Amino acid sequence: MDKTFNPHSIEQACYQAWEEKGYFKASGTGEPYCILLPPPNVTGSLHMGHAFQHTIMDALIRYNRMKGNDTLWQCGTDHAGIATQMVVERQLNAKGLTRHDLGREDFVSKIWEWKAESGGTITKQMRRLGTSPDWTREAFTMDDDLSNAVQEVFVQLHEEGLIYRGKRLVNWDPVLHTAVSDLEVLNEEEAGFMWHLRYPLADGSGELVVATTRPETMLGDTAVAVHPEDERYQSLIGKEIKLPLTGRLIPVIADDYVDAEFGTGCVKITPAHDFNDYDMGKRHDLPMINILTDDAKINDNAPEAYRGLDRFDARKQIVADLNAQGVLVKVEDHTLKVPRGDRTGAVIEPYLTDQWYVAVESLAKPAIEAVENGEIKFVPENWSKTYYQWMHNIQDWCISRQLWWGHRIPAWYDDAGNVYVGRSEAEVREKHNIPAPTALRQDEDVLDTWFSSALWPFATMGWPDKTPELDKFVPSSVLVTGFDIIFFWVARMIMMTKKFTGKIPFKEIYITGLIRDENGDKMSKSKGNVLDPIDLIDGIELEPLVTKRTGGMMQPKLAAKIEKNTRKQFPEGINAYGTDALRFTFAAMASTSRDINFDMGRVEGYRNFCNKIWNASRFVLMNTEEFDTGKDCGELSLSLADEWIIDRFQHTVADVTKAMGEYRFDLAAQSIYEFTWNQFCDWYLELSKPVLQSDETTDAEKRGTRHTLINTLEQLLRLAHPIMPFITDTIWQRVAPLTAINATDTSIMVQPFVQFDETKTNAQASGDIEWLKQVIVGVRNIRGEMDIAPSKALDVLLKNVSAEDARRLAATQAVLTKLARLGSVTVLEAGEKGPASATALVGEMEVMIPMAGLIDKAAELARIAKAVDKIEKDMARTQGKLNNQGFVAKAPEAVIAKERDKLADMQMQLSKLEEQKATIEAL
RNA sequence: AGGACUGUAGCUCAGUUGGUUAGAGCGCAUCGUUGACAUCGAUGAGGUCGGCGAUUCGAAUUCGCCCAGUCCUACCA
Repeated sequence: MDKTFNPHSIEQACYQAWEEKGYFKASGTGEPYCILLPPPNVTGSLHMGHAFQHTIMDALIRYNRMKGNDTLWQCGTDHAGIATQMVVERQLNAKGLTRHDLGREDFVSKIWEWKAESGGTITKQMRRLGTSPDWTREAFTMDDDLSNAVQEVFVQLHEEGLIYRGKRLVNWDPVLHTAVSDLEVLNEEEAGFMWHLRYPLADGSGELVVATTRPETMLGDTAVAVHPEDERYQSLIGKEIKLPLTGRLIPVIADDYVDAEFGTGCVKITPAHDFNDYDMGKRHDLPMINILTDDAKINDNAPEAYRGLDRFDARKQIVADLNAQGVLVKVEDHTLKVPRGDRTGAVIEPYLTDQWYVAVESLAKPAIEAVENGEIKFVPENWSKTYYQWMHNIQDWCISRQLWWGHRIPAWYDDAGNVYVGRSEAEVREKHNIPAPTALRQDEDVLDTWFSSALWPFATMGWPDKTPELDKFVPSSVLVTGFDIIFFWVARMIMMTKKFTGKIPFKEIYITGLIRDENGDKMSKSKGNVLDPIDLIDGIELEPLVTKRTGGMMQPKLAAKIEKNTRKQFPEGINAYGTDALRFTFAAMASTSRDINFDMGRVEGYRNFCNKIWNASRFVLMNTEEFDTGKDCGELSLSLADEWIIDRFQHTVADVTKAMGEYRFDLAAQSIYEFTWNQFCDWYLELSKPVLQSDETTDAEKRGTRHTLINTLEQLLRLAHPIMPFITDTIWQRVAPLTAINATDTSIMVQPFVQFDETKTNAQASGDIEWLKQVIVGVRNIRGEMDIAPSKALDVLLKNVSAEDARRLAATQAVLTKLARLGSVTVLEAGEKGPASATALVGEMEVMIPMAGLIDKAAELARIAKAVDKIEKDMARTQGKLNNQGFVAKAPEAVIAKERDKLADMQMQLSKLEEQKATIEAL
């Protein structure tokens, strides 16, 4: 083995072997355990959030697989309608073409070509992370079987009247020329203006002033509204306004939606271009005048002067004209929420179009109940509130998109404008008796990508066919995802799966935190603070990192800033930490917190941890390979240390198992870390050395220790494997043959997980070794504080030695002498005082290091004074508690007894300290 | 406006149903290299647990208010 752990040299080979041997497939035996991978966008690449969630999913999958469950991780990608279309369209644009030059059919086949070439980025990256999904079942939402499911769901919902078509106001992205759902619109505050406009009454009897943030929409105004009880405007209700610029007559109406307190109390109403106005228009039966084209230019419903102008140019022109006519009263600065498309960043227009909708109310009801009655549990539980809040206010879902890439809506129109929905044109003709001469054309639109994602839990299992997988893996065990897609995806899956299978899609939903940068800022390309998980695995030099972060930046100023920050934060670039260290970091950070600030320091720490495991293993192998480890037979004599480490390991197994069951990967990681480093490496390996290296220990003792070394390590590797798959399997391949395991042609990943075994715990051995540790630490303490060289052998005296202390001393003296670097150990006779010494207390026993020639009087007095000070403070607190009548009267017996013991112990310590102080002062 | 979350050592975070002498890693200080590991070891310094109040014999932990920060949903033209 190399002297330091080199992740790069082991990872690839390891992964290839696993995949080739088919270890990722469900075994077919045991309890079903299934996780659905939230399908990443096919155009996407692995970001820190993915890496985090995939680590957690893989840890769960590996854990359950090892536990013997029939474990399936269903993976795949989604077709990401808008994103994918944009990627390929951009490639065409680079060649001076648009998708219209190709036509729909050719464009779609271009996308498939692109997918075949570049659609596998993220799955390749997942392999680098060591994830173990069943790649043979990898699904893609545009595959035939999934498309078939999509069509089936659409037709069935339509037959039940749950899908309908209607002309409604939708969120229109004028760059993409498509409707988008509410969830795809981001509302951000931006600086803008409020224009106050004077609208004259038609009869010339007066005027009123309206305020607007979008003056250009006045071309489509069809009313002005006031509050019905607003006294200022009572006389105006029912009168008509002569709308400036257009000259159209529009009514003044009363509606209590209007806030009389806000602005002037008069609101211009543009039903075709504002969601609130739209509702009001419906209430009052107002005409809806659309004034925009698909590109958000002014259309022919507007006066000629403005036709063809872009909406923002039109705004300037209209404001200028209104001003010239004296209509503009004033302009104020005003911050307002501007809706922008999450893909394009374009300002979204409320726009009147024909679209398809899912009526979600009846679907939502069982989906809400499934969470209310506990069938589906959120972890942490709080997220159910977020879920309810949205589900109780759920709006019909606009599912049509004016794109070419996606599942085409299975609806056909005849020339008379009738709509027929069916699985194919033939089916439609047959069902509705439409003869061949009658032309039918299919709807041009496709479905929202999330529509197909919503079917993921059952469509990937073969639905609508009745497959064994549908029985076995629906519901899946747990969904691991971020809170940002509870609405987009989680809620919709619950609705659809309930509807079409009658079952819930998953029993638990583990909501992970969001990975942020070390300052708590969201990682984003425009901030330039993104980290690529692969760069943390492989490392990256500074220059490529800068190029990567600033590449494609449109604003040079921003790029300069990002470059500066990057150079400052990573002057040496990023080290290669390896997959296991990265995964361990993610696990260790997976607490219940909703925000996770990613700290490079921790990755480095866990890389060191990997190295620690590596070197500990190296030590174990050096002492077991080519030695008798008692794997077949041979007498084993276990030392106290052997029994102790076995005991500690059992407790660690119990802790890790509990933590894994509660999705507390941070606690699981911490237990593994603590045991490995602070118990196994710091103590047990040291304790084993005297046994292995001494000529005085018997073969049975040596065999016992070797057996414990190799077997504890072997089990520790299994315990850690779900989190750190590569290093554990690599080491295990060498370790397992030295144990009783049949380790030919296998892998740790298909070995059983370790189980807590109470018969292997040993409280006495545990107590004995803790005693030993205290003695050693006591001596080291004195060494450290007295500045005695570690190499200097010390003669130690023990005072107040009880029978139990004597027993422990006898059992551990050899190791004690070695680990504390002692010259001699002398037990003082009862009543014997001993020379002036620096002293450490272990229970009531005093460990004394005589001062002669070694210890500085003043330093030792200072040390004692410090200890006295600390004990006195604690004593005062405990004394106070015990003096409190209420405490003694009401606290449970056990608690009081504990306080009393504590006090007695402290009193004992204090008197010993005082005694020592007196002795030393007397020198 | 409504809802959720966070505030513990210089930094990143644990702290289970109230009973600890409030912990870990990193960082810091001092010392240390003859083979498991300097990606290391030993020792140490460092916290009025955001603030105020309440409940309780007892609060980092429960409740109320306040301060600071984050996020989500809905929005006023």
